[in-house]
Amino acid sequence: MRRRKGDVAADRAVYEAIRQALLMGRLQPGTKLREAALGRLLKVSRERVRKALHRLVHEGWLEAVPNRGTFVPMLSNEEVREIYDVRAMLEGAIVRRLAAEYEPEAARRLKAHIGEERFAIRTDDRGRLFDLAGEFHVLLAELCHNEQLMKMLRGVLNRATMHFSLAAPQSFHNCAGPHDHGDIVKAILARDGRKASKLMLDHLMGLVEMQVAWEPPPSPPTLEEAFRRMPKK
Amino acid sequence: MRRRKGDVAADRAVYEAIRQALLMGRLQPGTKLREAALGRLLKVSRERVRKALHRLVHEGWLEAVPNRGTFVPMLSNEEVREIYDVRAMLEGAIVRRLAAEYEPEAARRLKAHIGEERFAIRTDDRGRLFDLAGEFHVLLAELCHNEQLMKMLRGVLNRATMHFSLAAPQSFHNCAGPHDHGDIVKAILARDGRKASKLMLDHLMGLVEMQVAWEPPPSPPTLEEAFRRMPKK
DNA sequence: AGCTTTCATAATGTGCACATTACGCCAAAG
DNA sequence: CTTTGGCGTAATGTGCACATTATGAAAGCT
Repeated sequence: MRRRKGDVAADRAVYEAIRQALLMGRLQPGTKLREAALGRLLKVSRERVRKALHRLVHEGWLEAVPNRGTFVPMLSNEEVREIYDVRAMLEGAIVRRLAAEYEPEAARRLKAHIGEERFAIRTDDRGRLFDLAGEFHVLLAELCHNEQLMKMLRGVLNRATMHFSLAAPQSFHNCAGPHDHGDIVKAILARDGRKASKLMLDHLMGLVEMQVAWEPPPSPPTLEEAFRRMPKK
Repeated sequence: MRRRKGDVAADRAVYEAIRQALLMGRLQPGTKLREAALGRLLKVSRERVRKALHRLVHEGWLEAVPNRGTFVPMLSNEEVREIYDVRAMLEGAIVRRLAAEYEPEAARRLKAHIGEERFAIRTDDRGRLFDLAGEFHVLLAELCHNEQLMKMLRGVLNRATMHFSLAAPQSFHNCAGPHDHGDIVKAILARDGRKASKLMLDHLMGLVEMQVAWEPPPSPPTLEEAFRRMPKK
């Protein structure tokens, strides 16, 4: 990550670093992200941090208060429900469409994904399973061949994931998520759009109920430990 | 618009000015938006224009090419179809929900809106009708009481409107849009979600077919005339 | 004549210094 | 003891100057 000047990759690196920290749940809601401090920690100029923060704010990852700073948003349970409500609308329509417009290539990729999830469960690879569980929903959108849809769904998915990673890691294994995925794919392959849609709705409902049941811990970690020892590259 | 310093309203003014120009169809696809020129035209510093442009890019209004500049995107017919595809998913789900969860307040506002549209048609008020036609779809989302959904739908609606305003103004009167709106509301009030959904899909399908049939004119207007004589305030 | 290269110009991108604003502490009054 | 006012500090926000990059045209080469 040793860039000099005029490098668009540097912008992306800063953006990704903060985004990853959010996704990983290393930044507790309410944390204030100071530009100068982040610049020192990430070894980049303050302006670069500033630009990245602005972008993250525009994309809904962070909240900016004028002349105050940028903060990790604290999602209320109401907002979490709203996010999953939108997901239900979009993803319900997605699986219904996939069931209606059967494509061999789509079927192949769905089966392959479920296979990977099963493997991750068998080998008890939590990290991999965590990633796969998120990618499953992206995959569904991807199979609709609609860039606009992809972008839009990614937005809500990211926000949902951010909150999820705070609420779920400890109890993730108990979550019936991956098993649901298999059933949904089965319904799609059986071309039963109604059933697939209902299964998806139930799946999302289960996730949201788990997340709203979660209570935030009292002691938020500091900025330094959230950015300490990020994965190299 | 006489601001001195540290004014967040100035940012918004610049942002809105460019956004309005896009929405009004005064900026042809492919137009290059130079920061210095815009700063002179809008009487603000270049940095302010820069920030507004960045925001518009993030929100999907404009496209930025590194070290080249910012451009009005030319939407391909494929992209227009994708946008309307997403709208069909979202708005289909919206009307189905509204039909399922009947609320007196919602019914009142829907009826009132249709009344306004009818009045605009009777008095042949094109401008008003144009606005109302767009607001109708926002209203539907608003009645779902979901901020996330609102934001998301606004995004696609804006892009659709931008393209629409280029393709439609001349033939808007021929468009069966407003009449469709009345039928959709009727189906919602009758609590027939399936019918409302189908009518919405047909409505959107009609719009997209009109827009993809449109061919861009050969002579794009300049930056200066697009921003000349903007509505004061 | 066609193609490549070079150079001038004009735009964008970046870092820096300064202006502005908000927060927190401390003291004094009620 | 509580509250309110003022002031110092530290953060954000803005404008400016300069570095960097792309483009277009003209000149040189094959």
